[in-house]
Amino acid sequence: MNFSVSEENYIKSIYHLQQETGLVNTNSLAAEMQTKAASVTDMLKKLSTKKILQYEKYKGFKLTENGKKVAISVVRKHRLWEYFLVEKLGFEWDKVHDIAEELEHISSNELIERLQEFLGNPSFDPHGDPIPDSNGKIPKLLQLNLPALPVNKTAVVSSVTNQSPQMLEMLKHYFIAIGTSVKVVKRFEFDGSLEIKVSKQPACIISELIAKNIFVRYDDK
Amino acid sequence: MNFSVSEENYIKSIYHLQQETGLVNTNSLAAEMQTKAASVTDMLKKLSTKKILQYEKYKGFKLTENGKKVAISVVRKHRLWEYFLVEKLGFEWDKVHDIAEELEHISSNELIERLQEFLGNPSFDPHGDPIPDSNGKIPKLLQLNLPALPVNKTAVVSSVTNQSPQMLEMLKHYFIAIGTSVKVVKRFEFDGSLEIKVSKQPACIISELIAKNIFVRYDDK
DNA sequence: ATTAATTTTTAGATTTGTCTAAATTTAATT
DNA sequence: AATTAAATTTAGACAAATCTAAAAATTAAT
Repeated sequence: MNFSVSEENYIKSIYHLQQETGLVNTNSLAAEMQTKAASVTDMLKKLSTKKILQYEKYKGFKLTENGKKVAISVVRKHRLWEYFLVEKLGFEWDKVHDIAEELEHISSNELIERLQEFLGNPSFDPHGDPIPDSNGKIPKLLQLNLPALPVNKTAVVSSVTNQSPQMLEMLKHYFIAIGTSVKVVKRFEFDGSLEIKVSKQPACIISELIAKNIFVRYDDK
Repeated sequence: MNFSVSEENYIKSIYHLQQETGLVNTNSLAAEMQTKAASVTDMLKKLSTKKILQYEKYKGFKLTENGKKVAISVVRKHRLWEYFLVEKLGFEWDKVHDIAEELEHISSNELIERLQEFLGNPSFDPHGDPIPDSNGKIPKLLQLNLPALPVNKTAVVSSVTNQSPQMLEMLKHYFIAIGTSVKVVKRFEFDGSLEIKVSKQPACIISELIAKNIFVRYDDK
């Protein structure tokens, strides 16, 4: 079955929301999609007759198994395109979202299979999010909070919780960005601060507060 | 100014038609776009108020200078994506058109500039058609119609005018593709057919109709 | 130069996705 | 339990892009 750009966007947003809340309600979907509750209700009816949604009036809704498949395929396309934009075209990882929002609706399956192959079958996108495979299987994200990383094990920064300008300014100062390699050299009991080594930089010390906001991907082996 | 997918498709089709005929008329555009004349008229009015078209009721129409710029930018995107699909993703050159029809409407300018750079600033797409640069300048195509190629001079197939499935089927049968080397062995006065030699194939005879649809790049020296 | 044929445009309807404003249902509070 | 508040749905309207059928303009042909 084929879906319009608008339908795909609704399906994707419902998927993200239900990851956190189980059942999704009209207003939160309207907020997520920057539209009005009435528009959401209209679309819910449509997706419901298309067997994408389990939907009971006034009671909330969630995707059917089939709806989930559609959502995952859109997420897969989004993340593969983000990977392409960063790794092949040299975009900054924080500039690619809007372009990927458009590219994710290109319909050809063969295109996306070949793109995946061309990119070397990556498992994670530049934001550290897992890329579903062509069967919809989603790689397990082995994310650790930086303070939990064993000493002297190299890991890759995968996400940053607090993205305030103040935080980003500090990260820039330490040369920490998504995708950079880090290892913990020493943990100070006194205040929980960490001496870390960022690739191509001299060792430095960061506060526990900063460390707690940094998540890393760590390939245990 | 921003244009919808539908508007961009009309603009592009008008551009291609006016290359051949100067002024374009409603029915031929309707045929080209596989739609109805009434729908064309509706869109003509819209493009006219947007200053894309010089349009006089019942008298035909053509793009304004501004309209041409929009058309060329869409053509540029289409051809760069085709190049990407063939050279980077390994698609056959005769399978990429429909996918490029979708990709050409992705709006980001930075995307297309980076894509061009990534592809090595190509001048011709896999069908041998010229790729406009970011200023809209179109590389001169030094091509000859196959019947005009001097006998026994080797040339490279650069484009094929008629790209119907029937035509492509025949070309495949003769092992003729964009980029293959050919030379004319003999020209038959009787019906204009040509005996040709395709690289790594035994000589064969093709009809004038086929030959007229094949263009070659011929390095005279 | 009329008439016939063709081309083009208009008028009105349809589909998709959206909206506002009002009505309805559910939840919260006194 | 009754009332108020919040969330959700309905009713009706609108814009974009398309269509069919009919009218108007142009071109061709007798």
